[in-house]
Amino acid sequence: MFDIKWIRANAEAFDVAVSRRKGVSVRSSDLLAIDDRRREIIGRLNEAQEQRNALSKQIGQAKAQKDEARAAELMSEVARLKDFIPQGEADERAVEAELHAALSTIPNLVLDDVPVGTDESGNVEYFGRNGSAEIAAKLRAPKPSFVFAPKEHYEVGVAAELMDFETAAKLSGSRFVVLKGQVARLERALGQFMLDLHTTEHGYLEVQPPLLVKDAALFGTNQLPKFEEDLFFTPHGDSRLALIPTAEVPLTNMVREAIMSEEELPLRMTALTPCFRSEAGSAGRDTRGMLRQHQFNKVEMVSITTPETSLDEHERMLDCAEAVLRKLGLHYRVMNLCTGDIGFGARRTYDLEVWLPGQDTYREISSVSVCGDFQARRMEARYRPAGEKQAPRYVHTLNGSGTAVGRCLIAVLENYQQEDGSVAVPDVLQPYMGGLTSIGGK
RNA sequence: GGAGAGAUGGCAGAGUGGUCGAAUGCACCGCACUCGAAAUGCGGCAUGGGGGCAACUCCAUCGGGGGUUCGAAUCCCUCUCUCUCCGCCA
Repeated sequence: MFDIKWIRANAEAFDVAVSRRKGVSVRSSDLLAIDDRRREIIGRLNEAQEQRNALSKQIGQAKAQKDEARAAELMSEVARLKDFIPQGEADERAVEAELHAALSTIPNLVLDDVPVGTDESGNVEYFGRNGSAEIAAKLRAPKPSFVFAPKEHYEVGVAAELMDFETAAKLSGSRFVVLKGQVARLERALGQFMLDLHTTEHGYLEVQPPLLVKDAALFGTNQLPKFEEDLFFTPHGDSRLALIPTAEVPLTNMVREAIMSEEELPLRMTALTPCFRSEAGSAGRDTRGMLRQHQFNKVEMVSITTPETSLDEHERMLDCAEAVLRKLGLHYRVMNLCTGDIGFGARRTYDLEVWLPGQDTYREISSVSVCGDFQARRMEARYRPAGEKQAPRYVHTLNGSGTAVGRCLIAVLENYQQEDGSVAVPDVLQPYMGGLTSIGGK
């Protein structure tokens, strides 16, 4: 969310930057007009309140001196403010709400190095700050080659047997899956492996957050007010709770309305949770297999940083996500999302796209975003700079998947599939699989 | 689910209709004293917003919202959360 004072001071820059975003038509002049009205209302209200306060104080003094006549006189004087002040307060509330609503629906400004584009075809491959295609090729697993035609994940022998969409449909409808046996265990192994990696090697604090959250939390991480239709809600008393669409929501909102000390930053948290998405806008897309589900597990990373360190943290978090795929020996690429594809709250987003030989394409498996102070403003999340007394400043927030477990399972099944329908277990997962080197097959 | 108690500044904790944005203590910062430190003394120390070049000034905020009143931390209503007891329960 934007600071109206910043927009006032940088009106032109705001208009230019916001116009880079697809489908955003808001202009600074519209917002500043609301703010002008707001200031005028506040000015008049403050004046009236000042008069009332001064007179009330005099009434108190008169009463203390038992001068009832004087007190009565003052009371009649203040009476003429009786109508104006409540009205002014109501006007102020209304115009504040109007401004807040207008600001709530404006997406974040993107950084200068975000490519301009209208859709995902405008995304640009990214090799790191000092990276190159050559260096990346050395670090990452190569595309696997097959002597047979690789199958899609749900066709791979062991998965065809243990990935049960029919039963899931019976229970819950489409876009659900029942995993069984060694495939279920492999999914569990992946989640454990990722969580262990981030907590032991990357310095993230393991968190088990609530999976049901309030509207206020959803507002903080931008799901509300614009993306309500993507969520599942459950009634709760007179209100409702949402099933989290990502652990970004509870993890980031842990610092909501908090003032941290600078020493606590960066705060790095990770969680393995189920995620629930209605997929309202994707009817007909990816209907086969478990690529796009209403429910899936994901390991999420969230960092809370100072403004000075958030861009470095973005690169660091990207590397933490990449480490998962490197250790699993999965081939992937990194894309810098263009202005037409980037999410609402992000200043820049790197997507990790893993290679799926069965689909013969790259598919998103992780998304790593730096949001600047955009979410912090919505959450009122601040920190007090170290040293001399200083006013609190908004923190910066980052989030990234590390990675989507369900999609990672797909990637392992497709990349490690054998001609006989079995699947080799990647080295790093074998300790989590009781030492098994392969599942399925004869 | 039933009954009761509570929510005040970074923390602890006063304050039940007026001069209270809020005593006091702790913590923190500056100064003095000291070779230095401790102790002691003096001073400072909330957040948001409006106006002003600035010094400064005004408004709001004592869990959230609404109300009574000339005036609310204080009275009323309501919501949220916390604690205690009873019941139920993975």
